[in-house]
Amino acid sequence: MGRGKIVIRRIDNSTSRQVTFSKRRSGLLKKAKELSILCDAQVGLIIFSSTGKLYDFASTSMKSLIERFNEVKEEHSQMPNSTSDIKFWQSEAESLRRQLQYLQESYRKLLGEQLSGLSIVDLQNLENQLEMSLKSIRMKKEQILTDEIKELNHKGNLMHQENIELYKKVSLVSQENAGLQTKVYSAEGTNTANSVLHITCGISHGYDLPIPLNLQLSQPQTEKNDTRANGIKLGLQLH
Amino acid sequence: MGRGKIVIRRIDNSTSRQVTFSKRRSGLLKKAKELSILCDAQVGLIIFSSTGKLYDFASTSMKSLIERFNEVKEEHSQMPNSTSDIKFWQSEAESLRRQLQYLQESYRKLLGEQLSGLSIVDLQNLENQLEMSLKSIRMKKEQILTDEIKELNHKGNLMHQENIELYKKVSLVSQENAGLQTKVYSAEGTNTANSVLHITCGISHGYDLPIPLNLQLSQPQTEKNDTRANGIKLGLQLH
DNA sequence: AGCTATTTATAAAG
DNA sequence: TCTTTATAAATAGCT
Repeated sequence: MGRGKIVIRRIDNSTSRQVTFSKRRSGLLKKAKELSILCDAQVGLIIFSSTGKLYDFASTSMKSLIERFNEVKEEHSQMPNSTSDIKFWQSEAESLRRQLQYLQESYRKLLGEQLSGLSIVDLQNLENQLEMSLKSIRMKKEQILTDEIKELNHKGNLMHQENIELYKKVSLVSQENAGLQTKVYSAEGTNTANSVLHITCGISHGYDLPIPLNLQLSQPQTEKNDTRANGIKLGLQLH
Repeated sequence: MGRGKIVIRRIDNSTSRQVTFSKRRSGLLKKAKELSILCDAQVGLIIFSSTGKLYDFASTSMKSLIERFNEVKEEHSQMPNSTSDIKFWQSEAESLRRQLQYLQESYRKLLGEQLSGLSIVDLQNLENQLEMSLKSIRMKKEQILTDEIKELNHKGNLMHQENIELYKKVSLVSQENAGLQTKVYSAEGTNTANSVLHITCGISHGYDLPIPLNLQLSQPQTEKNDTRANGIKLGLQLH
């Protein structure tokens, strides 16, 4: 309902955010009042601007509204306790809230959002910082890939060694076999010849075994990383 | 905003009161949500229908909103303080602390620090994000510079115009002067000739004046930005 | 703070 | 309640 359509997302420009806040706040307060009158409803509205200023409306008294709200929302018990503890935790929370807000602003700047109000120098600093970030990230990527390749090469070598050993064993057993077969044939055995022949065949086919072994390579690292990936997805939501 | 205009007074017909309540309630909730998102405000809305049903919206937690509301609204007698309040603030602080930590980690990743544990895919996402950030930052920079250039050109044109006007005036006055001198010489005046000559010299040297004027250009913007710079220095300290 | 062109919300009716 | 439609209100973008 304006000159142009807008999407509902945080307004980046602080001035227009301020203006919109002012306009919509009064609209909201008006409508809250209207609803309470038109429909005989109890309405309470609390608005804190981003600068901490309070605006509110309550059709009756906010206190009774809040009490009724709490009644419905929860059956909570109230044991007496000291004020100073509460004050401590309140200020703790307040301080944390402030830190969080500050960090959010810095974070948004790194994301290239909320840039209005920055000077050329600020923007240049941001740009330099981001380029340094990119540099370390690319180095890290390269390092991971290099490590993986090294690891693969290592495994490959080990398997190559294993293959060589296996080849040796195979030829050894084959020779042994050949010897046994000669003995069997020269002894003209009737039943045993069959079973020995079986074994011989099994081993000679075994020459193919080393190749399928390669399929099991790599991949354990990939799995580990995918599990972690959920935790650090880039699109962090700043409420 | 409907087929007809209405006056804001209790709707007598209970059915249409119900209907209106339903429509306006959702509208109000929607607008409350929009305000909180658009303007980064903390908004809390509590609605009790005349039949006692509760509808509410809170941009953060209603509890924290109410606490904050009470804090601002009244420095009232806090005798009936409770364990639940302390627990509330403790958990509030805890939650904030967690948010802060999470944000810090994300922030550090954007800075290219603390990259261990990230997979290639994560790193690639980070890299893409940073490149997008750089893009917006560079666009912003370009825009600022373009604006400044436009501004300078504008000023330049204005001064050029002014110069032309001045030149015209100078030649006009010079001619006038020449005329006067002629008159003076032909009249062979003794004292007055001196002073007129003085004035003539002053004006003829005036041709140089427009050039020094240029020195006052630009710079007001730079000053404004430098003042702001302290607030958003890049090297944010994460304690 | 105003001013409008537009978008939204919603009153009335089905 | 849900949809539709005509109209009243709200408000985004400017000045």
